[in-house]
Amino acid sequence: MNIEKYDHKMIESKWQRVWEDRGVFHAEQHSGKPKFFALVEFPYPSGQGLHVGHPRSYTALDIVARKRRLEGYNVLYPIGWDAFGLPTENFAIKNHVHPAEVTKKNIAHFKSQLQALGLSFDWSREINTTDPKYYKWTQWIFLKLFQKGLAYKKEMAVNWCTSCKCVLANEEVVGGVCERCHSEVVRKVKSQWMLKITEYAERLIQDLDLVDYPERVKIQQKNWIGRSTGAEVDFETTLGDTLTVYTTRPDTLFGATYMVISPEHPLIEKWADKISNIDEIRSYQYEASKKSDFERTEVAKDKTGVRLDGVEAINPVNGRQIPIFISDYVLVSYGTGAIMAVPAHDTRDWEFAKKFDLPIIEVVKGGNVEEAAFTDCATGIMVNSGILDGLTVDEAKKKIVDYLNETKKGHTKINYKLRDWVFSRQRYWGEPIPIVHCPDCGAVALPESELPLELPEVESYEPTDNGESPLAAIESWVNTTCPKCGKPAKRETDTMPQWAGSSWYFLRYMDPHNDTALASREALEYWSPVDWYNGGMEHTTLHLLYSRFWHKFLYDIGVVPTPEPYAKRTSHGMILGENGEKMSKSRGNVINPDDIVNEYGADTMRVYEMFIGDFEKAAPWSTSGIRGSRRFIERYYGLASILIEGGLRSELESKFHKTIRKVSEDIETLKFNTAIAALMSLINDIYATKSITREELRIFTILIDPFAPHVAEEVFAMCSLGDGLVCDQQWPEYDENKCKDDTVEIAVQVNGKLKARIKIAADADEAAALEAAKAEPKVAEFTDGKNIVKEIYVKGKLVNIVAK
RNA sequence: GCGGGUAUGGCGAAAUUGGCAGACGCAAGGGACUUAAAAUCCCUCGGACUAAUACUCCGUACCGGUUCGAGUCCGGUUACCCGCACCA
Repeated sequence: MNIEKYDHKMIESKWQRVWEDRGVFHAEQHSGKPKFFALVEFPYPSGQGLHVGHPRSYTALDIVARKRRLEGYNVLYPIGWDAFGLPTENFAIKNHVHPAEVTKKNIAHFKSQLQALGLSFDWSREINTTDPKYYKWTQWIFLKLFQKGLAYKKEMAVNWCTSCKCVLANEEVVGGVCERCHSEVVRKVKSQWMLKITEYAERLIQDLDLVDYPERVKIQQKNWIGRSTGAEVDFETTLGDTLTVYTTRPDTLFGATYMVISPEHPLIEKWADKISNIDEIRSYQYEASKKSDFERTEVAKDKTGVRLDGVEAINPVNGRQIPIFISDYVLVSYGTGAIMAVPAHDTRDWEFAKKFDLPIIEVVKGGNVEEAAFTDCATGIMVNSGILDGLTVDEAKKKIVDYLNETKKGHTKINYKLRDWVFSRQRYWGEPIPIVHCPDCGAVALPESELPLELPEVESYEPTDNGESPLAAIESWVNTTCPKCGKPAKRETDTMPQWAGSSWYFLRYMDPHNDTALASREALEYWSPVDWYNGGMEHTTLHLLYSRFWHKFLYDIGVVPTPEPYAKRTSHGMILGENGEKMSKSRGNVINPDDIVNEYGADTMRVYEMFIGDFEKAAPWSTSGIRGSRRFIERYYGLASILIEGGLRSELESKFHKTIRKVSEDIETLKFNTAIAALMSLINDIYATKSITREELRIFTILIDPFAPHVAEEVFAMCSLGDGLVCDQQWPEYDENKCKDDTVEIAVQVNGKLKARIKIAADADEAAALEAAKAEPKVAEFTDGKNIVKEIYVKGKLVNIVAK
């Protein structure tokens, strides 16, 4: 059959239009079919447009979604826009346009880029976090959190980005600098909205058992939550107040030779007039407060501190009086902000003790505590420890905790490194926090009927140096009345962080136009949970953790039907620049997906990104490599010109069945690269026969459809391979029995070294195989005159003859 | 420092989980077609020794071990990547 030259532009725009007109990718709201909810992280519509990294994730789940449809599932594969955020706001400030305008423009650009890739998104369910109809429900969830006491306002030291002029969550501070702009982060005391994610710490760990996530993601979340088991111990002081410390090594209590409290510890104020060197203490506190967290940790090598003169602590197990220091190596925000120092068995305490010449008492035998702290818990035996002497560390821990409990001097305690989530931002382009501050009633929730609380129009979006949101300048908006008592009151002027809208967005896809609930109960029951969620590793301790927290909360108040939002999570690797470095404007190695789609077509782009290497690992872009994918597409398209009538030919039968099996399995395990390799290998074999039958082309077309859907539709229509579209067909099945060949080539080894290859019947028994092997002259040459010690036959693989 | 990961041709990578190392693709070289080029098609393509696609030997970061047999398992070493980092 004569065919036109492959013209990707014509073919791709044609089929994109057909899909759109027929609405073939719209999920059915009610269906007798099994459901499948595939989810990719919705993009932030930045001014730069799509990055080549986006299609890697989107194409992967597009392949899964398309395969599921062919397998008869009712598939929901939605997309939307995580559109609140700083870059848009900064652009708006610089160019004097409204952030909503910028957002609209960016979304239009992103949308056209995504549509050009032929991704099978259900565009009828598109959502946008900056749409008041959407953020009404973000605010609604916040009110629920507030009503349950999980959102609270607190005066506290926060991470302050000096360039964004905004508070950051702990998760947004990376290596001491702002995750976004890499500027210095300092500590600032401010009143902030907080979310009690710590209340869910235990369940966020435990419920990882319920989900199918990569192990590295689970480990990273567990480490971030940082659960540790220890004890709180009360030390009386010579001034009468009790100083409580947290320790994971209560067994070393007899070895405590001094105490350290953080510079911010409240007892210092209480003791102020009894401490004789209070000026020295004050100046140390001042110095510490000036330092950012980063600086504090940078000087980790050199310990500093000041002893509190005029007060000592009393060790509850031996009555020994020991000095108390302040030092910034003890953090206010963890445990009780105070520690008992056991220099013999803790590296940090050891360094401090050496520097300040404090006694080091060995209580666990096994090391040389004059040389270094001995921290090994597994092998040591307790000494110098009264009732604990002779016990192992584990036994000692148990016994001392029992003792502390009995004597009411302490108790078991579990601590987490996880901190509550700093939830307010002093910026314009975010969801307004729906709270009113009343002089009489305090913080009062806006009634639900007043949601959404929309962002007011404002003249200037500039962040202010005094740390207030630009919203604070709009008096007409700020001044309101208290919903409770009706007296004059002021609105909260901080907005929510970008993570708010993305913490529940997948729920909205289930029922995106509902204006009486975030989604109907029916939709939530039908679609929950997300069956497969793919996204980046960088969100493991941010979005992924936050959204699990919100989901658990919504589960607790009866809104959602499952305790976990995502049944399965996978992660794609980054696409690097051609030079192997991360793509960035400053490195000049950015590839624009538009250029690739223009020059080679979406199908080539899709196949290339899936063929580039292990999906879960980083891979460098290769401009010449993409030509191989284009050739493959053209070779597939060219099959139409050698089409003959007929069914599956016997010489290709097992190859076809094996390929169906390989492609089917590889898509499920994210091995898109080997699935494509299998299709390439099959096409090579087909070309070797110089023809392809109608049935063979039909099967091949359905197999290639998830990867290269436009050209598949074109060939399907051009060659009249069936009714309707490719996406109306059924995924082909394979027969395990037909995957086998009658004869196989196996290796013949002598003493483990390859000497020959022989063709034998696939089901040949050992005797037959050995006979055939020994008939090989090469084999005879190496075994003649030797004793055959052992003979090994692995069916379908090899024969190994061991001769001495 | 702690936690996780990776290491295979000139390059991206495969290898049914202990069984023929390098599938598939890129790049390169040679040939066909062409006035020529591009495209396409065919052949070669880990290294050493070779006239040779005869032989033979070496080869999956490095050292050692288990095994008839190791890229794969075990012990140790090195390098690189990612995450966390004074969390008591």
